[in-house]
Order: sequence, then C-alpha cells, then structure tokens
Amino acid sequence: MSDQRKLAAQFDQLAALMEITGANAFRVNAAKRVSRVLQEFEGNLRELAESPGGLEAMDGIGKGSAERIREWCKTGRLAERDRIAADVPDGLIGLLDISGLGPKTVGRLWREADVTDRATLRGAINDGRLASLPRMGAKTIANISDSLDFAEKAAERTPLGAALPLAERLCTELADVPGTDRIVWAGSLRRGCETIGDIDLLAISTDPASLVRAFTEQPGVTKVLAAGDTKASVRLDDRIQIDLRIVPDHGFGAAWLYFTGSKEHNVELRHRAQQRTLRLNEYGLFEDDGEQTPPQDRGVPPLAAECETDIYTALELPWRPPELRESRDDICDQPPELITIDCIRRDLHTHTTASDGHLSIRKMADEAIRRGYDALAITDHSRSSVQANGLDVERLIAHIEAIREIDAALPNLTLLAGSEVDIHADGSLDYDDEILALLDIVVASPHVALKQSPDAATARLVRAASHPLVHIIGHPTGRMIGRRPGLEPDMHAVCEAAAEHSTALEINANPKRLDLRDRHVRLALESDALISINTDAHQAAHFDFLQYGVLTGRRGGLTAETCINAWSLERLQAWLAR
DNA sequence: GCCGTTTTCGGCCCGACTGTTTTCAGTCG
Repeated sequence: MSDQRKLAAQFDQLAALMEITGANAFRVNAAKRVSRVLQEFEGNLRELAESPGGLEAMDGIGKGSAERIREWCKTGRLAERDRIAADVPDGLIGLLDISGLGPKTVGRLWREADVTDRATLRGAINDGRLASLPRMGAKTIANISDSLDFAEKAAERTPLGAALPLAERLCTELADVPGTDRIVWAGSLRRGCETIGDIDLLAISTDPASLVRAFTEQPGVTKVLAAGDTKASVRLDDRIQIDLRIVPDHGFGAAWLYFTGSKEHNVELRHRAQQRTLRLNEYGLFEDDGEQTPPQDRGVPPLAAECETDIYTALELPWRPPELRESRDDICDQPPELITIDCIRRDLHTHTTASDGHLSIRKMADEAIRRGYDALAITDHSRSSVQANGLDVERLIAHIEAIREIDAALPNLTLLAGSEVDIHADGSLDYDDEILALLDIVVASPHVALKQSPDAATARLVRAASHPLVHIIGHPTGRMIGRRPGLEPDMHAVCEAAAEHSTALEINANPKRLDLRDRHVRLALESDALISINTDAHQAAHFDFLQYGVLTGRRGGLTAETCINAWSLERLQAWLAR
C-alpha cells in the first residue's frame, strides 16, 4: 500500500477513536478530511513533507495535521492515535460501521456495558446487560441486533455494476405505483462512484403513502428501517439498503441536488449561499431572513428549487455534472463537456473463443454491428496467459488471417486484428516485435506479478507505454475492486510516458475492474495522455459494461476529444498506423 | 483542527426519522 493510503487509514482510525472518546466534533471532522485528502493525493508524500509549506498548501491540511504527517514520515507512527488507542479497545472502531450505532452509543456501550467489539456486543445483548442501561428499550436493542447480523452478512459496499441495474429495476417498478409522477436515483450511484454504500431514490408523488407502502412491502424487503410521510428506508435481500425520499414537484431540483451530494459538495454550496445571505436546503434556495424556523415551513417562496441549474445559477456557479461533485472538485471551476455513452463508436479490447471468450469472431462482430459500432478490435490473450488459453505465435498468425477474412466480408464494420499482450514483470512484452508488427492494434496489459513494488511497477508500465508498437495499456494496475489492490505505480510517471509516446491508457469498463480509476484518469488528462474506454468483453452482454467505463471517465473529467473510442475512424486509423 | 471579500477569533449544513420520554438525543445522509 502506498504511503498516503497507509497514513489515511491511520487518520481514519484517529478520527474514530476521537469520536468514541467524545472529542470535539470539528476536530474529528478535520481528521476525517485529512484522511480523504490523503486518499486522493497522487504523488510522493515524503517529498511533499520535506518541502517547506508543501503539506500546508493542501486544502484541509493545516499546521497541526502537517506536523502529524511529518511525524509519521519520520517515525512511522501517529503518536496521538497510539495514545488514544492505548486506552480504547481496537474492536470498538468496527462497531461504528453498524447502522444505528454512532460514536455516542458506542462510547456508552463500552463504558457502561463492557462492550469492546462485535462479539462482546452480541454477548451483552444476549445476557441482558444492554437492557439494563437507560434509554435502551426493547426496540433499540432489537435494531442493534439486526444491524449486527446485517453488518456481518453485507460487509462490503455494493459494486456499481450491481447497484445500477438494481436501481433501474426499482425505479421501473415503483414508477407504476399510482400517483408516482417521477422517480430517479441520486447519491453516490448518480455520481458514478465505483462502489455504492446504499441506493438513494427520489420521487415526486401525489400519493406518497401508497408509494411508501409499495416500497416497504415490495418483494425482497428483509427489514423496514424507517417509513415516514416523506422518507422510507429498507434493507433488500439482507444485502443493500435503499432509501426513498418523496418531495413536491416544485422542489425537485433542490432535492435531487441535495440527495446527490457529495456531502462535501453540499457543504460548499451551503457555504456559498451563506456568503450571499441565502439559505440552501433540500427544499430550495431561500433568502436568509434570520428566522430560526425553516423558510419552507413558513410558506416563504424559494428563489430557486425546481431544477438544479436554477440553483447553481442563483449561486452564480456553472451547473456541475454529478460525477464532478466530489470534495476534490472546485465548485467555481467551469466543468468540461464530459464524454457521454453516445460518443463511443467502438470497442478496442475484446476476446473470442480463440482464447477465453465465449463467442466466435463473427458473433462478436455481429454484436458490434447491432450496437452501431464502426469498428471492433479482437484482442485475444497472448501465449503467457496459459490460464486464458493464450495464443502462441502460430495460432496468432492464423487468428489474424481469420479476422481479416471476416473483416473483408463486413462492409459496415472494421475489424481490427489485435492482441492483448502480457506485460512481463520487467516490462518486456509477450511477443517479439516482428510479431507485434503484424497486428493492427496492440493492447498491452499486466496480468501477473501484481504484487511487485511500486518502483518495479512504475518501471514496468513506463517501459510498456514507451514501446513503439504498443497502442493501449490495458487495465494498467490490474486491481480488482474489493479483492486485490493491484499495482501501485507512480501514476504521474506512467501518464507522462504514455503522453510522450502517444500511447493510450485504458479505462477497463468491467465493473469489477474500473481500471484506470477516476483519479488516475485525471492524472492522465493533466499529462495530456490519451484515454481508451473498453469493455474487455468476453461475451455479448459484456458490451453493456461500457456505461461504467464512461461514468468513470466522466468522474475523471474525460472529454470526447481525448478518448480514442470517440474519434472518427479515419483519425483512429491514422493514429494506429503512426 | 481548519479557515478567512465580516481574516488571527469564532464559527463550522441542515432536516427527517426513531425510540424513549414527555421535549429531545442520537443517527443518518
């Protein structure tokens, strides 16, 4: 793990420990913010720590945190974290992840019921210790017990690739409930995050009670967490939480903005409103008349509420696409014209039965035609990928001929004969140059030695990206979301090398990969490197992964101009032949 | 702890829902 990721985890622990011990909430927030900043940071933390004022120049890092970061670089420890951790059991931090348990309750459970982790919490529920505490009624205890079960079953966040189809299905079904005029998703799903904590739905309805009833009584609901007039929450299949909010139609934009977040983006917008003596909440943007009671409860008409654009405009800001509403995004910057799924004209990384795909060349080509693509690259695995039935030179040459033959028979689709060539641990490639020269397109990808050191990974990817016959670096880090971290190269160096040699970096759209990830796309664009969004399809349905790759690209600020899949075919072919 | 076009102190987003208590604290997003 990189320095900053390790240190971010330390700051996260520090924040949790501070919360449990009742530290000032603003100090806790500051520590959480430092953790976020560090997770986003790409670069050499130790170098930055040594340059005077370097750390302090980062938003959210002040004098105190800068000192702590320097301390960690020197000693490998955060003394303040260690000091608090000496008094507080480790297992308490894990209790904060249990829905319904906040820092106050966890602190009480520890001090008053000797709870130190999930196991002792279960024990305290079973032996009645919890019930003896004040403000611990039967319902509260039952809820804690349920949440404890749930936390053990659904430990992981839901991948974008599972959450998006689920949200689409729920919206389609709930749209049929009488009185429902509109229903959409918001939250991290709308922002296109690679994993989703819970799904947020937002609806306009003339009959909220019916909608809430349909929502809480739908098949698969294993727990109703809340069911009010405007808000309901359920757990579905003991797997994921779904929140539903119902708002009046005239305030839809304000609500959609609010529930899309991110939290940090909302805070910034509110702050901007305050500077203008305005007040922003989920009901709209109002004049701030100094009254305590919320304006919507006093019949005060909002200055803007109906659509998101109105609110941004009233705050003298450009509208921002949801994918660019993270803490790293400056609300004042003019967002670029982001790429859309309609811009994509072709897939440049796919597999057939020649290696580990499920369909023939012809069937893959038919699918590409069905989707309106102008070209398709067939890029089966190279010889080292034995587990994937990689092609030796003889098979590859025959495969190239087969691809060219089918290409000749297809007037409306250009088939590109390619290969997904393994990048060896040292950065050399799995075929000799004279073989690579026979191909229309070369996608070079790391598949093995994914635990090598950052320095070795950097050298490996820089070497591959600098190879004159390589067009695209496929899934550059080899990470699998939630399963393996993959390579952790110096991405600046990789992007610089890619830009210098006009090699494109892939956003692999498979939702298990999303590699490049969003922040790496940003780095690539800052270096003027090209991007390619590909699905790595092994069967027809995999072409649908495209949407996840596009979302990831958008989160990185990608435009059609920089994405080779959106170029005209002539431009692409000139670039391939360069 | 961080920050600044009310800048070195004083403020830091704001509302819904639940459970338990009876006016509100805690949690969540």
